[in-house]
Amino acid sequence: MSETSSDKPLKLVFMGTAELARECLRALADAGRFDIAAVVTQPDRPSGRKLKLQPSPVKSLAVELGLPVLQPDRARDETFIAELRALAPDLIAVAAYGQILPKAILELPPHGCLNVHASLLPAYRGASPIQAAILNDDAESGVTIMKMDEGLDTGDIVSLEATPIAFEDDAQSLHDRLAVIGGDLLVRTIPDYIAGRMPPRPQPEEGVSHVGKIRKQEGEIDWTQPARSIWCRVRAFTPWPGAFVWRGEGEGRRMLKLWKTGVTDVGGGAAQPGEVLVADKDGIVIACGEQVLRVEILQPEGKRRMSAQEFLTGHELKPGGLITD
RNA sequence: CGCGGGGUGGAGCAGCCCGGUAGCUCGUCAGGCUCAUAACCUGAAGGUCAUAGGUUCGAAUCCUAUCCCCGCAA
Repeated sequence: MSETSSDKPLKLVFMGTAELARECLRALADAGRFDIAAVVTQPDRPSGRKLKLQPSPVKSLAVELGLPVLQPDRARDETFIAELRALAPDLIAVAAYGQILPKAILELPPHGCLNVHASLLPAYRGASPIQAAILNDDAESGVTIMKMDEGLDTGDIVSLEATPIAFEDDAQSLHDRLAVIGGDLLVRTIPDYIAGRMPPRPQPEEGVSHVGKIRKQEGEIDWTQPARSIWCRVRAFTPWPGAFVWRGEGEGRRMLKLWKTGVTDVGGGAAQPGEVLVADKDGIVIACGEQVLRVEILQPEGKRRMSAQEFLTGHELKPGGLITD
């Protein structure tokens, strides 16, 4: 129990857009001891099959909670900054907002801006830290809360919490876990930070790395890679944008997404990468650069996800051929 | 009007272009074989072919509208 500011609850503004940010906002709201003056999120964007305007996950929750929502096109606009200044927040909490914040905003609240980042900084600064951790076969990931500065995820670290990356983790499950950890850590960190019990400390010099936005094209599987790498790629790209392989050529080319795979060491022998080794009730096994990959759940373009067994009952796939044929 | 694929017995698919009594693989059930089996053999059940109209002697198949699922894109 902290009685540092017993009179008035801390007034803060929350800025965020993505799913992870939604959990952080929820945690702040559930905590009940913060005065959330406003929620700032990206403008509704056309998305979905009909390209209809869709509110961000954060906006949906904010509306649900009855919180005021601001959706400036650009955070650095003077009018927006003026609005923000008028709210006079003690602190701004930021999570997966999706825009660079200008110095004017960073310095606006007395206590500055805290950012929730889904990696153990200084590793994986940038846009896709969760996927990067899985893709690189890291043993653990985590959440870092930092005091934002003008760089990209270069701020001083206030707190951080790690979580092991499990065998069965994919980007979705790790994301969900980090979202909960992040929200919880944020709620616990803010009071201590305000009270000066958690002085921000500079990020270590070593271990710095950057990751950009993921491009769908990176989901294409290179069968000459070791099965373990492919397995990691599949997990890192699940559920978005999905790891896939093209089957067929030209007009008939169809995308086949792999959703769940496993690494096996049963003899691939002299098989060439991408060769189907097994295709029966035991599943689908494909040769890779090293070891072999067992495909458990996949999805043909235009179809829903299905098990390897289901796929095989209706699709031709015989051992000896290439998965890409 | 963003582009495209699809909705056929419990599952996955074929049939549709060139209308004419619904097929494949698997599953399920029963029986058989076997020391035994998720293996094998035999047999059976199970489908108003998404929905509503239209064309036709006749529609899963052609036309129109609607609903739902999915990939791209964002």
